[in-house]
Amino acid sequence: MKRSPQPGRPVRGSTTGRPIMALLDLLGRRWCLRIMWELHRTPMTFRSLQAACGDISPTILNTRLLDLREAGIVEAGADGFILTAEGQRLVRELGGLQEWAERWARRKA
Amino acid sequence: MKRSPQPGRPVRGSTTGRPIMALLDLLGRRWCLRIMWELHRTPMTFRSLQAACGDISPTILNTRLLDLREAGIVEAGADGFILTAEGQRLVRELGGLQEWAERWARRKA
DNA sequence: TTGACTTGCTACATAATTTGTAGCACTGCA
DNA sequence: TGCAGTGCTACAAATTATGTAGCAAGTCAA
Repeated sequence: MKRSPQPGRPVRGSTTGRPIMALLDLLGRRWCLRIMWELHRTPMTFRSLQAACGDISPTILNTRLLDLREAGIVEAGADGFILTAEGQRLVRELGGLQEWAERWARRKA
Repeated sequence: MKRSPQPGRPVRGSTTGRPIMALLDLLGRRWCLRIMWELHRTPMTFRSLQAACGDISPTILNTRLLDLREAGIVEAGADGFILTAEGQRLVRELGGLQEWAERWARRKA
């Protein structure tokens, strides 16, 4: 089983170990952003998260949750999976995406 | 050849056509974030971009560039590929990732 | 204590995506 | 004419994701 990207280690497309490269590698994995996005309001169980992502396969949901947990972005709480404090900070950084996407839609319309 | 995600169309994991879902799908494709990141300073030719991404294969670089161009994030200029005005705005939204990644590295250290 | 639930998660075959290598067609320049 | 650089394509191999079935553990009621 291949390890998830970590700062200080070489990642796909970069041998320098620069933290931003590890993060871009992690976030660029399929479902990673979406899972974080779905968790940014409320804790969700494995199965509700699966449903929220349009019945994503449990295999990939599990591997992405492992990636996100190893990165300290998600953790398992009493009521299901939640964002850690750092995870919440990260999602907050992504907050502007919503607005950008709305403008994108208007541009295409 | 499959089309790249667009607001207003169903995308992977969401049939609603909500713009943010299309964006999360797009950004979650491999190399997408990295390519935008490499372009945020200066225009780059196909080959220099390829080198900057650690000799990414031209096949995937081309398909990602097509995705990004169709989304109006990247365009081909005289000196190579550049971010559009909207593309620059999007990368600016991602600016905080750098700082987050640095903190991640410190946490792991 | 049995049975009906829900939980997180795994097995495994199939499909889709990504990778790596070679090289083509075009442009400008000498 | 020849060379060097450009964007890009073909195609087989490797990696990753998908879909379906179902397991083991926990909870709660009867």
